[in-house]
Amino acid sequence: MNTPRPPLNIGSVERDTGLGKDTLRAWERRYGFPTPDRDEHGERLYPAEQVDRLRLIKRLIDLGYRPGKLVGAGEEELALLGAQSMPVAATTDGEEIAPQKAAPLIERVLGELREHDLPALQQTLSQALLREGLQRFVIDTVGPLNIAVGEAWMRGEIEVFEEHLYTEQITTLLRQALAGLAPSGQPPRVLLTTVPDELHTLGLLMVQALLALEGASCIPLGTQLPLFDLRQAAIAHRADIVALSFSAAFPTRQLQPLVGKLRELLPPEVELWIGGGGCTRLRPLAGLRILPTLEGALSALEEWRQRR
Amino acid sequence: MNTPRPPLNIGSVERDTGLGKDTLRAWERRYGFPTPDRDEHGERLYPAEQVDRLRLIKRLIDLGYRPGKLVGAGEEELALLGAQSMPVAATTDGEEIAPQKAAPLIERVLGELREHDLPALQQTLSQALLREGLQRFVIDTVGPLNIAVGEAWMRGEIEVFEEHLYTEQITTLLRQALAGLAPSGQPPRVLLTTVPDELHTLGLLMVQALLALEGASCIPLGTQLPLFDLRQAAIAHRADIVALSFSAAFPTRQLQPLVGKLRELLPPEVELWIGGGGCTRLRPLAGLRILPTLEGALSALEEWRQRR
DNA sequence: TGTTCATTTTGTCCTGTACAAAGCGAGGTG
DNA sequence: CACCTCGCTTTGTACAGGACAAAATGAACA
Repeated sequence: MNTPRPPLNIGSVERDTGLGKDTLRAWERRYGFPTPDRDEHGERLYPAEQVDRLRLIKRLIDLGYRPGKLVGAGEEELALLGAQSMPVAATTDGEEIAPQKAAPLIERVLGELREHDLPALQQTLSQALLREGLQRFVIDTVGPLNIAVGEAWMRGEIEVFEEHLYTEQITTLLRQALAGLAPSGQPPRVLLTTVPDELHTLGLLMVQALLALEGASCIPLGTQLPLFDLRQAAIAHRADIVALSFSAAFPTRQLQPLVGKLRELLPPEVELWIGGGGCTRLRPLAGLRILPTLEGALSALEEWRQRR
Repeated sequence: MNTPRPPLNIGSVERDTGLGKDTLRAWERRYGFPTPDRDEHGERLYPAEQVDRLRLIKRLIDLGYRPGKLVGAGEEELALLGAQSMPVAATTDGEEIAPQKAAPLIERVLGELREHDLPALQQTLSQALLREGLQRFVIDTVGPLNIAVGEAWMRGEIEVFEEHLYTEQITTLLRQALAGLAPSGQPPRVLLTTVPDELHTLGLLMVQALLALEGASCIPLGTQLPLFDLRQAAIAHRADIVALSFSAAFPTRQLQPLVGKLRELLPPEVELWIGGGGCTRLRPLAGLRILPTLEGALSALEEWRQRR
């Protein structure tokens, strides 16, 4: 049953973990981890277990931990993951203190994921959607579910492919709901996308659902739109708002300059809204609206409308 | 109107073009292109026009041209793009010789894209879907449309963001159609996904539509599933078939070894089907089914059923 | 017309070095 | 005691230049 997993070269590890080649080599030099073998030609070969650990470390770093502590240490990370509350939690206010409202549903979804019961999962989710309505479903259920699934993975309770299955089902469900909404044609016109290297589709879809439900005209442009093309798109579609999503995994290094550059690029009358797990690391900036929570998007929309 | 576009550093260029840092530096060394400026600290700054050209070169390489010819040369690429027929065209047989059957529709779609008329585009596409039926729509319309849109971009007739808009609309439409299909519960059970670094969602969705329409049980796992997790998923879901999609952009270098490794990893009774623009570069292999065309997926399904 | 072999092309990996921006903590000030 | 400033440490990313193997090409040959 348990095929010995083949080791990966540095390029594959970069793709699998999201850690750059340079970073991987730097960690090895500085912290003594990872410790890849070498093939006959002197190239690094990372054992699968070390790649697993790298993936975990990456997620913990995205949560706010420092590499020096994680990469150097051994096994006491296990303690850290048990403590699921991330140090970043105290961001703005204590607004995210109601995570276990949907606790029974969460347990049910996790169970169905572990059992690979796709029909049951689909039914559970669409029942929840119908029961709660799209807005409450997105805010109260999908949000906490996403977090719970991520944490369950970190605790080793579910596998990567089960997480993928979850994401895919939510995506399908949201797109289906979205398709049922007739285009309103009303303002504001909102452009939704992500920048290159950012694949955080789900968050974007959640925002789109909320905004479309309130009658905004959403223009989804998929993911990974280069900055300057985003400017062109905003002008061409006469957008009132450009909404971007950054996952927590987006490199902090590039976040601030990138958003600054984009703000300069966009016409000043176009608003720029940023959401997703990565946006808490952003410093305030004129003409920039930071939306750490989903409710934030709704109130931002309301404000926009009052302003007109 | 025309803001001077800011130059990009090497990391941004990597993300925007898909060309690795090492490759970018190697081209500069070998072919004398690109010729980035340097910032005050000696780091490369690529002018936006050179990034455009790099994007174009990348697409032409994906089509089968050699870097040495493209990167070294200057401006006569313009001639090449005019000749839209790629050298790889003569792959298996002359089966792809009916591209302009949908010509009027293609022109209409391109026009609506250029005018950013989202409602019209949506209507055109869903009318076509209803008129032709899902199967013919996917095979006869979406396939050629994808090619036409890509070529129009290369000719400079449409912008990147217009291409993104197109992709997004097709995705929405296909997912919507797919949602309308009740799960059949019938064999075969097909796992659909892509490997890390491969984002070619659309092709996967097209195959899913065709297979689901014929009553197969499709289990979509999104994109970028690591190899070993794919194995686990296949076992957990008791899959009969694993279907992967590779775009033409996938690095040839890694394609063959990766597929070989995967074939070893998967249980022998699970079939492995590979489709997408990248699969023509694959050499045949035992237990591997290469599907260069969409029709191929259908006949493969039929064969599978007869075998049982 | 098709197959084999030598040569060129090309992407990727290596080592070792360097530096700036972000994070952290000490110390001073209201 | 809270808050701000400043210097030190951490950390990601960039550079050069060399190396090599797999893929593509074209020439020689059957």
